[in-house]
Amino acid sequence: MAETVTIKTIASLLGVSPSTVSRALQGNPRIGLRTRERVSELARSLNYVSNSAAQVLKKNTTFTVGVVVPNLHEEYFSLMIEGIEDVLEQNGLQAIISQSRDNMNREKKAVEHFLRARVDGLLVSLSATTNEYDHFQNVERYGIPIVFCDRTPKGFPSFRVRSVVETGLKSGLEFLYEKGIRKIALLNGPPDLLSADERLNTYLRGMYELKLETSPAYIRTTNLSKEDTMARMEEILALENPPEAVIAFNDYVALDAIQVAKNRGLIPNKDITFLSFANLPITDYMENGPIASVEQFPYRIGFKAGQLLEEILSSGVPGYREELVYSVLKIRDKA
Amino acid sequence: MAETVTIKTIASLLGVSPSTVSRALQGNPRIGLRTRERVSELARSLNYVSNSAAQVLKKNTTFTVGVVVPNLHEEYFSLMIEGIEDVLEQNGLQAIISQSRDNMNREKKAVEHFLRARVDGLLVSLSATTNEYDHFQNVERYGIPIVFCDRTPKGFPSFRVRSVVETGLKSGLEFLYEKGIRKIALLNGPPDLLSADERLNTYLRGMYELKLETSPAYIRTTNLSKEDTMARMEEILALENPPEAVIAFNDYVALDAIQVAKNRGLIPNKDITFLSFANLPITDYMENGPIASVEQFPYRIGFKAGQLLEEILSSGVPGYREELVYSVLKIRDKA
DNA sequence: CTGTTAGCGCCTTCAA
DNA sequence: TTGAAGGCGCTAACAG
Repeated sequence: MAETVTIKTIASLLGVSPSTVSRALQGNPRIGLRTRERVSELARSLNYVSNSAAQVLKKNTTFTVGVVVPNLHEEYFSLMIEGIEDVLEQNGLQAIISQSRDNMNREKKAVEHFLRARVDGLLVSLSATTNEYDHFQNVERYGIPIVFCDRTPKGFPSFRVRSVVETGLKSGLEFLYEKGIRKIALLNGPPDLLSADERLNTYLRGMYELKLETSPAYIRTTNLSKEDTMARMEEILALENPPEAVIAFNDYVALDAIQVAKNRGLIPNKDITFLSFANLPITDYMENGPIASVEQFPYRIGFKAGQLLEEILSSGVPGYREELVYSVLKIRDKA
Repeated sequence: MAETVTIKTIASLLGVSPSTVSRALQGNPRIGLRTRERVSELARSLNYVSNSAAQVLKKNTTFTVGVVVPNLHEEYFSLMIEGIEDVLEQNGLQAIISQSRDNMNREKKAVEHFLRARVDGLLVSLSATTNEYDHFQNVERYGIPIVFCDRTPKGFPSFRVRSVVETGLKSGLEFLYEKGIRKIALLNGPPDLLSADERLNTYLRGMYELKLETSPAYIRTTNLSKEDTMARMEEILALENPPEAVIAFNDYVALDAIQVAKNRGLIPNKDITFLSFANLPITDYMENGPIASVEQFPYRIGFKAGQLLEEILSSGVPGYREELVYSVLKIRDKA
């Protein structure tokens, strides 16, 4: 490697002081135009790149935001990330991303890394196995604000941007009802997730309002792994009184559940109807995707979360705030 | 925010010197056991987290590796990232991820950010629009090694881990041939990508060896956007002498192309056969996915790239090295 | 318009 | 076994 070039290098080469170089590089008008030009010229020709560690140490800010998501392969989260990136970029902030792979320990490691790196803020979508929040408390103690996106913590006061499932899911239940469907099961996500709670509560309330019966046997939870989802779906289909429709926690769960139905010789959305959450682009490619999905607008969630963080960083927000993104039912045209 | 706690805070609280605290925190055995315990206890109770900027400045190493991929929504790249993370983790390195969204300028920004942050190394999968490499040269000048993964640069000497397309694609051509298919088109990716070159060359050579004719009209390139892919596919189908099979650049291109065929009333893999690259898990959910895919083992590519980087960092590798991951044809059982 | 100085938080020789 | 001192690269008063 070429020996590292610092402002000192440039300074001595030009016979000026390091501070002059520093100022020139920042375009400080107090420095003579001629000097500024000479400095930036030399800097470029030496391929000088400032060492952010030094700047961070000095200025106590990184213009960097850490993003922790459960995984990167779900389109839901990559859309969320794009929303985040787009706002942050507008505000001169860099997003750096880490995935917890739905594992609390990885999440902790990622968060700690970002804390050590003293990011200006954190955007977090919780892992499915997270049941402690100490690692986040710690971050806030250091004055680093956190905004939770979509996968928000239970009973831990915080900034958050959530999807409201009620709107879309109610429409979904009504939609099924109008199709003459009465027996509706819920293949839910892990109880640790707030979003699973919401689905469950809305489902129960909705069923009640439609005067439909349900039973514990109709309510199952998967840990979101393909195997577990398939096992739970097998159980549902094995019931002596199987449901006519299944509401799946999200599109991935739906796809796995649908596969189970198909393996059993059932025709999806005919013998058994599927409704799901997320409405991801990939489902467009599915021949037998869910008949309808509750669109949650992940891009918008990310965008709003980024905006909120930006506001916190620039103007400060007194107390915690929650923002909501309302879901909407999307019926596939093939229905 | 609570005022920042540093080793000084701890030191004065304990009536020892900062250097003692520093050493104690590192578990330096030269410090008395009792002191070490008191220090780490207080550190924990104060939620002390070291400021990596200071450490970086001092030690000139970050134990962090930057990863830049074209996008996060393709399963291909998220699998690659998992491979990368798994090796790095084993070696005490943190991966931080950035996506270029197939845009060279974003790629440059990400790379520059990582350079400023003085990551220990960089793992890069090029954006589809990258046609200059200055930003990478610059990184290397700073002694930061780069390993390119899969999407590797053309005519820019570098460390790289590549997928070898020949093996799988040849089998693919033979597979089609044995099915009696003679007219085979190639719906390729952007010419800037080395992998597009390889597909083209192998296709041409394979067709020649099988004594099959092809023509410029059978060879199209898409910029990988859905719109462009569909337009190119329309052109292919509009030919007076349309092909019996289409080899698509990757699974996503295949899915878009298949949609065009279906829109035209063609039955995929019957009226027109599709073969593709990647063999992504999501294609399992497709009713009408490609009949066969060239599996490229992205996880393995990421893993090997991580290993190579680790080797460069720890022992140093003289000159550049290229490692290959051989592709294999996977035929779907429904075929 | 530019230089001097001090210090951000941490580590590490050197000294005790 | 511990402390004092200097410095990593950069910035920002404070002087001129």
